[in-house]
Amino acid sequence: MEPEHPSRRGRGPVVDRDTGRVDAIVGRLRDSGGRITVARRALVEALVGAQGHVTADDLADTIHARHPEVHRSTVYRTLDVLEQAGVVEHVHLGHGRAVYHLADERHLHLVCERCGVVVEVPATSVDRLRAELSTSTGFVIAPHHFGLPGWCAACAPAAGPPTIDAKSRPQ
Amino acid sequence: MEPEHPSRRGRGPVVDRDTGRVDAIVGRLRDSGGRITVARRALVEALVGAQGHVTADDLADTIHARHPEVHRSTVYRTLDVLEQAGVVEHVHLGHGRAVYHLADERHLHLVCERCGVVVEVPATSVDRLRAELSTSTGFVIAPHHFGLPGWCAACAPAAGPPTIDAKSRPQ
DNA sequence: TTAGCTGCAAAAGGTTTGCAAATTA
DNA sequence: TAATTTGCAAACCTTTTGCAGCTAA
Repeated sequence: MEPEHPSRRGRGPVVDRDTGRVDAIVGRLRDSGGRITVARRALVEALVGAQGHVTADDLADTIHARHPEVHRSTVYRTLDVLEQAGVVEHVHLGHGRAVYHLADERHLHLVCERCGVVVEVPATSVDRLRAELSTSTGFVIAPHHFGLPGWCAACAPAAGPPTIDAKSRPQ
Repeated sequence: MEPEHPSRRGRGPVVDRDTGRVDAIVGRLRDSGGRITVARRALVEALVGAQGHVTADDLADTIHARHPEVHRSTVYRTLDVLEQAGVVEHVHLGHGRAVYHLADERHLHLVCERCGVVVEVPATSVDRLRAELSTSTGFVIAPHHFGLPGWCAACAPAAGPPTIDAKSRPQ
């Protein structure tokens, strides 16, 4: 699994910290008037335990390992609730696939249209572009909500002119 | 800059020029080995006559006015052919809706997540960001393929923290 | 003639919804 | 108890696909 992060060295098992995060999120949910159910706690645990981008289906699969009765629709509804509460965000990586992550892990997603790899960059990368567009048009972009398509370092040389559609992917 | 900005489309008598554009595109289709059918010519006419962003369904509706037998699937298939030929491009404006436009009108689409308005800006707006990301990560973004979400000048003041989901849009 | 297109019907894929029953506070 | 959540099934929406018949070149 994940190598132990330096800043965490000697601070005990990961599970403890995760439990704290789960409790914090569950607490926010309760404070906002929501009820805490088995399905909701399981979803929060799955979210906290997830590495990087997970689809609603990924989360449902994780939950099903211990709670087979939890339905996909409940996952979607609870993700929606968590999003309203500001705990979770979703990102559309392209052509229908949406992924979810905790709101405190915001970043931009560069999605290769050729090989599908996702590269994360700091959300601050677009600060200047945002300022320019805001000045010129009044529009304030918030591109964390969708992946930015393009070509990764490996695919860019072979990609040719920028008109390639994701449909014509992996030869 | 171009002498004739796309935003002037539809102002004044443009039928003659449109016929020329239709013929040019049909010619490219023929030259690339494709056959010219009633459905294909009708689609090209609908595309050339369209104002701004049109969905496949919009195009099908336009075509149906004169050619009710043309099926949606044919529209999709022909759009695909035209895209392969470099004549057409599609853009995902968000949450499933894709819009099509002629490839010679490339621009970026800023999509307001609150009111849905689409603001067009020159594709060159992201040149600097592209260069920066290319240097730092090797990734070359091509964001014309997806809309850039955010808030328009009218909605930005009321939008609050950037966690609003397009689902909560008033439409 | 014959490869390429088309219409139709049906499927696909991800997400949403109506409802009665179960559960939380 | 009373209101919120849930599981299930079915609907939704846009897009894709299999196939047999049609048609442009």
